[in-house]
Amino acid sequence: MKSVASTSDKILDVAQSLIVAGGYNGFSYADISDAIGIRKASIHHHFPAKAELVAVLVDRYTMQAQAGLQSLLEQAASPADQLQFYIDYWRSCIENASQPFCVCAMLASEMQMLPDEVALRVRAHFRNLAAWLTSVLQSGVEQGLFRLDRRPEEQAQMLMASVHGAMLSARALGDPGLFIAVVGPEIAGLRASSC
Amino acid sequence: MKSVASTSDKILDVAQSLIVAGGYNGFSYADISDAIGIRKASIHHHFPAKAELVAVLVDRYTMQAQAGLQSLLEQAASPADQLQFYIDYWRSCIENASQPFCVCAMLASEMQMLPDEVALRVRAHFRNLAAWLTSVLQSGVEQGLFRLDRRPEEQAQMLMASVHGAMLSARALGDPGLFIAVVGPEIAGLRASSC
DNA sequence: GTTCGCCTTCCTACTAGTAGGTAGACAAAC
DNA sequence: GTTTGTCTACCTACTAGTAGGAAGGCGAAC
Repeated sequence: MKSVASTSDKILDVAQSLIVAGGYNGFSYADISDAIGIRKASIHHHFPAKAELVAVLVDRYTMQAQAGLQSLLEQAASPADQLQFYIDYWRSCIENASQPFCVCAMLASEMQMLPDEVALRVRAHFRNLAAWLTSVLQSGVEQGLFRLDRRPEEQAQMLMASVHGAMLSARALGDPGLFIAVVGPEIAGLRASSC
Repeated sequence: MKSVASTSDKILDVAQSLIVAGGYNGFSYADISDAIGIRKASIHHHFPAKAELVAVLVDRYTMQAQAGLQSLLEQAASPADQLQFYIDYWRSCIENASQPFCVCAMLASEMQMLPDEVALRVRAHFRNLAAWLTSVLQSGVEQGLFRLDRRPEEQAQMLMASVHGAMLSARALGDPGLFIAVVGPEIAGLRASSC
C-alpha cells in the first residue's frame, strides 16, 4: 500500500532537482508549476515565500541525510564499511544521474547571497556531515582499521572536501566515473594497511 | 605609468566578482550598471548578450590562470615549491576575500544549465588545471621529491578536487582558514618523506 | 440526516518590479 | 565622415508575491 506523495512533497521534490541543476536562482515558481501541473499561486499557498520553501527543503534534506547516515552506523559492520557505503551511495546517485550533486553543496557555493534562513541550515548540514565522518574515522582508529596522519576532525574535513570536489569535477568534465576515481583512492589511503 | 582599465575590463571585473558571489544566474546587467555607473544599454554595446559576456570573461580568466601557472613553473625552483605557491595564491585570495572562490568552479556547479559557449570554456579550464597539476606531480616524481600512490593524472584529479572542495567548505562554514587546513595536509602527503 | 460554518486546496486574475535585449539620438575621436 | 561609446526610452518575457473566490471535506448543531 503505497501512499501517494502529497502536493507539498511533490513541490519539494521538483524544487530539489531544480536546485541541484541550477542553484537557488536557477529555478522559479513557474518552473515548479509547469513540472507538476499546478498553478503558481497554489505553490504560494503551500510555501508563501521562496526562501521559506528552500529552508523547508533543506530541513527535509538534512533530516533524510541524518537518518541515512544513522542507519549506516547501525547496518554496516565496520567503520570501513560505513565509509564505503556512504561513497557508494553517492556513486550510484551520480552514475544513474538521479541526484548528481548534493543540494547543500550546491547551495553552499551561493552562500554569500542566500537568505539567512537558508544559509543557516546549509551550514548546519556541513557541520552534521563533518561530525558524522569524524565519528566514523574515530571509531575506525579505535578498532585499528584506520591509520590517520591527522586528527579525526581534520581528516574528516579533508574527506568531505574530497567528496564535494569530486562531485564538482565529475560534473565539470561530464564524467560520472571521475567521482569514484577521486574518492576511492582517498579512503583507501586511510586504511591501516596503507603505510 | 598605470593605464586606466577600459570600460569593458571594468565590466568584466565587476561581472567576475558577482559570479564568484552568486553564479551565472546571480547577477544581472543592472547590477553591473549600478556598480560602475554606466547604463545597462552601454553594457550591451560591449557585450551584446549575457552568454557572450561570460564566455569572454571565462576566456580571460583561463588565459590569466594559464599565464600565472606558467610563470610559476619558471619562477619556483622545485615542483614542491610550485605546488606550494599555487595553494598559497588561493589561500591569500580566500583569506583577504579578494576572490574567495574560483570563477570556473562556481560556474561548473551550474554546468547543467549553462549556455554551451560557457560550459565548453569552463570544461577547458578544468582540463588545463588538471594537466598543469599532472605535469608538476610528474616532474616531482622524476626529481624524487614526490612519492605518489597513484598515477600522476589520477593524483592531480584528487588534488584538484581537494582544492575545490576546500574552497566550498571554507565558504559553507564561513571559515577561511579551513582552506589551508584541508589542502595543506593533502600536499604534505605527497612528499617523498611521508612514507 | 441535513444544514451550517470552517478549513484546505486550488483556481483566475492581478500587481510591482526585474530580466535580457533593442532602437535611435547624440557627441567626441580618428 | 565614419566609427566608437554613451545615452534615453522602450520592449517583451518573466520574477515573486497578492487578492479574492470556487469546490470539496468534515465535524457539530439542529
